[in-house]
Amino acid sequence: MINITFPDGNVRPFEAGVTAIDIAKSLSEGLARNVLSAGIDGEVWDATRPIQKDAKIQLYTWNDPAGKATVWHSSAHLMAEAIEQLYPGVKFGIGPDIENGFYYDIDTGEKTLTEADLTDIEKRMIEIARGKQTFNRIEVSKAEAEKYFTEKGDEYKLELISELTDGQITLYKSGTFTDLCRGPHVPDTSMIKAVKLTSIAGAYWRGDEKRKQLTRVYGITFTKAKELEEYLVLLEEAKKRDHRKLGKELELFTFSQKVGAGLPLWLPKGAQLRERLEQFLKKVQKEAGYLPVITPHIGNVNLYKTSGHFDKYGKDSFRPITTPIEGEAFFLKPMNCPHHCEIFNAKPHSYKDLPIRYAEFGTVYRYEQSGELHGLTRVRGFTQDDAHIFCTPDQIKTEFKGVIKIIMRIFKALDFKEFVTQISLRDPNNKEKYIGSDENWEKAETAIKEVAVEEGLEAILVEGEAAFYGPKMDFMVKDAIGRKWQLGTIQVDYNLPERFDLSYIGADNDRHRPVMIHRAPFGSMERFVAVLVEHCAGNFPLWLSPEQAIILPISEKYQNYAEKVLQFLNNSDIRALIDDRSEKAGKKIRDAELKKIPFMLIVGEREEAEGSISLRRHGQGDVGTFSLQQLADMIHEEESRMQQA
RNA sequence: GCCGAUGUAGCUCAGCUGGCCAGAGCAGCUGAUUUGUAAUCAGCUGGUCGGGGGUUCGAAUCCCUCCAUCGGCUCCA
Repeated sequence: MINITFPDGNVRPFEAGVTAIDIAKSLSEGLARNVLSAGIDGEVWDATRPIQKDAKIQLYTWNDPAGKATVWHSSAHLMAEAIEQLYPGVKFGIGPDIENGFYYDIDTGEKTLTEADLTDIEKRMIEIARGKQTFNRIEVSKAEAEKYFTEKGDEYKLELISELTDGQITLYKSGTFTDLCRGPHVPDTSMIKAVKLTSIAGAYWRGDEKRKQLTRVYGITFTKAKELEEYLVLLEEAKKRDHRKLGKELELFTFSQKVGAGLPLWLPKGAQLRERLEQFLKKVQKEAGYLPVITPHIGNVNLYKTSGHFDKYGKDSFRPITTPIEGEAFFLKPMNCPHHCEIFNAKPHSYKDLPIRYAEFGTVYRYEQSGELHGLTRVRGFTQDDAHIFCTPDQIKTEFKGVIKIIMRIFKALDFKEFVTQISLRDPNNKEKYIGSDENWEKAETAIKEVAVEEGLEAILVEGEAAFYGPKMDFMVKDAIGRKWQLGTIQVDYNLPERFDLSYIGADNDRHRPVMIHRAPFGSMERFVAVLVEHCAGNFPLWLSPEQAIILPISEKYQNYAEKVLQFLNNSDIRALIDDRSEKAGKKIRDAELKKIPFMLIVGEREEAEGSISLRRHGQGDVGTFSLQQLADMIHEEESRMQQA
């Protein structure tokens, strides 16, 4: 007999060789039907794998991430089996589960898979799944594994095997398909009820662009048909929120082939929105002691040689601009910090001056590979809400707190309710790849960790994720439909002060090296606006909305009154317009709803008589009649509520 | 940059097994209508069918090439 410990601490004896399914059955038949895999002493096992010794058990169902992963991993096998049956002779790379489903990298040889083939594969997968195939775990020696895949002629699997340790190799056989695999898998394929192959793409073998490109097929599966439907609804919702689509519909920005790929053109409404964001941050930064600076869009190549960026990125940048006579080379600036370092260097500094905070909405240009461009989130010219804080090592902590305060204020003003903080630290086993003294790193990392605790941030610590020049703190927001976006960042930099030989005179009358902190609460205006659009689905907070109110006269007869209302609103600093087309109210309302204008003010005979408006709020419908003053107060109250600290 | 797909009016799309003058809806313009909480009616305007080259008597349609966009890969100071 062996002792099995349950998550609640209960211990019960079972026969040696018992499986997780057996154990689940002893609890309830229903549970047993839903068990997908099991955690055995912290390792994920097949629910059908015999347990030979005392162990802690955890049963995974669809509600556990590990359970889903088991289903998706099994689905990758299922898909491979289907593909192998349909297109014999294909070879397989790797086929893991991912955050939302799974993929398999396949060398399809002569055959080119296209989207049209996906339906056939899906059908075959469902057929196989219904066959209730089991996944049989086979422990093999390295030689046996090599023999199998040599005979099969799958060089990819052989390459994977060559890196494995003999004695730890397992194969899984399900139906006609045998795969090199660590497992675990679901008890049988009938648990996979719904299949959707989502896309097909090229992917380099082992992520190496010098190696062969395989065909990657992405898919997702579910244990209930209804879950697939829900998933498809979510995909639809994401499509509706796509900032590229909404950006066009709401006339925020556009691109022109003539201007160039990845170079966004901000349309009047988008520019207004962006300006409002900038003004908001400028105001907040002014209060926080930032000093605005302005630097040019190009810089001499020597600037980037000093900063080190030339060596690292020079080859992958836009080609330099040269002067006609002297032949001097200038680069479009890919970042603002080198310029800011030179501003710091423009005069000597005392420790009493620090911290110094230079802020600039600086437009930078980076050559992104053509396949990388994506709406406003990945562009070749963008504006960072950049600032560089020059301070002493002892001031890092306070400065971080100051920046966090700004970031929190922004999140609040834009209704980002959920976010996580990530602190990226250096790899403790590889300290030599980082610049800066051990003592300084220790100091900065400790300071950042303490700040997170003191500010009550839920921070994830990730070792080895720091840049070579310093540790950093990043903020990841969750948008309205649960997607994660990386936004604000705060980074400590020991490198640039060194390279630019920055210094200040300390109380001891000696020269000291300041620390530099890069920070951008929005990141870039382009990316931030994109995320904001997707988060609020184009329904911007009132204070940002390019058009806050639209006046809808019932007929031409009320045009004069509509203009009086407009004047009142303009005088009250409210952005409004009149829809004076000779359309029916229903049509005007429909169009205003589609344009996502927050307040619709309907004016007709009654309103004119009593000097009021009939208010309809976007997405809510009729909310009643208000006086003009009441309306203005309502709008102002809502605007300022979100922007407050 | 790589793999695959796509590119027709301002927008969304049809036509694309080569052959009447390239179509529709919305938007725009003109006129009628004077309207009460998500689409009033009629008429009109608008397109080098992404650019270039080729095959053909004839190309939006077939081929080549370049560009852009989309889904991924690689990259991201």
